[in-house]
Amino acid sequence: MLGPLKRQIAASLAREIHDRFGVDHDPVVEIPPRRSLGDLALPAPLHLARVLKRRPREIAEELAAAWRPPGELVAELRVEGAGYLNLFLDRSRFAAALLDAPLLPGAQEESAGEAGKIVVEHTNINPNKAAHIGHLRNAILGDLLVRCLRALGRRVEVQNYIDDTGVQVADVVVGFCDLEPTSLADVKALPEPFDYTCWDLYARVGRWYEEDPARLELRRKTLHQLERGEGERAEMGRLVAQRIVARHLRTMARLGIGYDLLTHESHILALHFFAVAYEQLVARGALRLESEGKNAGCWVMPLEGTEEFAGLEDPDKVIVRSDGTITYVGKDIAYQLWKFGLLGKDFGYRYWMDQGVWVTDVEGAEDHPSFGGAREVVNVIDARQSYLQKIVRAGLAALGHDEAARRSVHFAYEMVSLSPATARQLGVASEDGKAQEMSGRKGIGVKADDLIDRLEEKAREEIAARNRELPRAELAELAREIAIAAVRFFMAKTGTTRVIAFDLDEALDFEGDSGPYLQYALVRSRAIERKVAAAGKGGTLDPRAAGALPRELWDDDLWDLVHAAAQIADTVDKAAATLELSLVARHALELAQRFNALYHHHPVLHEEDAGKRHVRRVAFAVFARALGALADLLGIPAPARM
RNA sequence: GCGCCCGUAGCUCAGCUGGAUAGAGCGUGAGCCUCCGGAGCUCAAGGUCACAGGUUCGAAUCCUGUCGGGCGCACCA
Repeated sequence: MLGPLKRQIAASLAREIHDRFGVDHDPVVEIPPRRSLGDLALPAPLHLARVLKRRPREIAEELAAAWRPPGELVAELRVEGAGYLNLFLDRSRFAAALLDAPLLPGAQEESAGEAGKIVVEHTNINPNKAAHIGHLRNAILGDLLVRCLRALGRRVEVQNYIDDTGVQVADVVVGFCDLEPTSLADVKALPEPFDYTCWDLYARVGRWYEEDPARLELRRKTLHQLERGEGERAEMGRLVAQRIVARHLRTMARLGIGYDLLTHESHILALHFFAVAYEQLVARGALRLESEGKNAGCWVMPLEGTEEFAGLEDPDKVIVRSDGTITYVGKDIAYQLWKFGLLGKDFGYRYWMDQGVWVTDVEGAEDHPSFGGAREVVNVIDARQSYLQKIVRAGLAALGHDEAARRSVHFAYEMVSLSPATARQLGVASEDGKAQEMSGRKGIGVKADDLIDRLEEKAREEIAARNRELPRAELAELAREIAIAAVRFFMAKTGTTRVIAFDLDEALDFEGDSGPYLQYALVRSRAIERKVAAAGKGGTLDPRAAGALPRELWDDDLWDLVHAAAQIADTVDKAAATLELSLVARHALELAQRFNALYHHHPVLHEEDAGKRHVRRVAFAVFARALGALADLLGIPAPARM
């Protein structure tokens, strides 16, 4: 809502500046720090001062005298501070427009397809153990991005990559085949939670290797069978991966996170995706067979000489190992090519009925949606893999796909470690007050389902403490909604470049900047409107009537709330463009804080003056729309009561 | 050695492409429920924005360097 207005104003001022001073200047439109200074600020005179060699204030005065801002929403223009041109909006008209105007472009965007499809890959948990809170950060950020892009009108396909032929699965297979021999049928019959069972087994296998490194031979043997897809170990691998993936999907579904397609590494191998990429890479001279040195017998991608890879100790990256197997990067280059529709090969697809999701297969169904063929690809992967993602891009570029390389985005975020206190609670010795890194291999970490369970339990306690008596099913549902809000907001509120030292007590806190705080503000505002309606003082808010309300009725704090609500499209746009998704969470928090700070002073039900009541209802309605929209993006449910 | 990220209140973090008086939450101290829901609100205390230079009318923000801390630079992913 504010966005188009800002653009319109900037364009108009640019024309005025051009006509008056003969200078091309693209004016910035800012939000002043205090509303008393104005609703929009144009620092153009400050920027022009240098070029024109005049005082900013003087330029501002001249422009203010001559320029007339466009549209009906600007009520006043003033010169402020060092030379700002500040605009004041018509509060009633502006607020009235926000009662029914689309807050985000998504719904109205008819031409969504024209910008092309974006493939977003996230979650990507190795299917050999339970998901932990590190994986949660990935999935929550990925899902938030997907929701933002869709709200902005983009067409998005969500993929979750399943590495079902990697070392991690191999280790659990070794656990079931060698360390603690268990038949296929018995593994199939193991009770849930199967992912918890494997979590422990995986850690035991790690220790078992350490006792006798010769046992690593079993891993190699298993890995080979997994890659070939034949033999008892491959069968075991398929079973483990399938059962674990089912658990991961369930965990994510608890949080409202879903996928369009599960891509399996085993199918990339079985369909020889890499062979196609390999031929192209060799033909282009991007791969070289080493005959001597430490990489003898390997096909490597030379990275020397490129600016991006300057200063590397080893300027070559192994793509095909000397035993003929393919490294992760090699497979990923082929996969990335497929995502862009540049491989010239496709998967088979099968609908996994039990989970309600499409999965790749070797042959698959006749009828299936079209997957891949994206214009842009976003891979949500933690920052530690930046180097590998750079190599994938370099691979695309080496094949001449510069455009695709440019449109390959690595959405990097920092990892989640454990706070000293939480590490201690898990029985892990933290080193002199420093955060403790999680380790699937060592079985150190907070499992995602454990966290959600704890949050639901805490929510039930909080509800009980408020003496709310609810039927059992409603209680469970409400606790679930509160838990989702807590965990999703917790992961979304921190900037992506920051390592999260996960602290359980902090995550379990429902006060302050938390998901439940947002929910509560939303619930309260809706309760007010409900009670007003029940008292017969409600009725549909008419934008025309609201637009004609006298200016004096708008107290500054009410107006601030509306002003902040009007910025959500700009915030979401910026969040998606910069991949700093915490902006969405922060904005939701800001709105909730503003509302909480003022609603005491602005009663609706008990207000005698009809005009005041009307203005407050308008402001609160705009607020509820905006916070509701942000909560949707954040995946935070809005309970009717709590 | 090279690369990326971080350093802002006791703690956890915001601070948008340089701009107006550096802000929240937690914690601490003091208050606020005859009044639409207290998962809330108000007030107070708390800051050499790691350090040093530089650019600029103006720097927490941009540049260079230094010092701390984290993470990468595998025939693991």
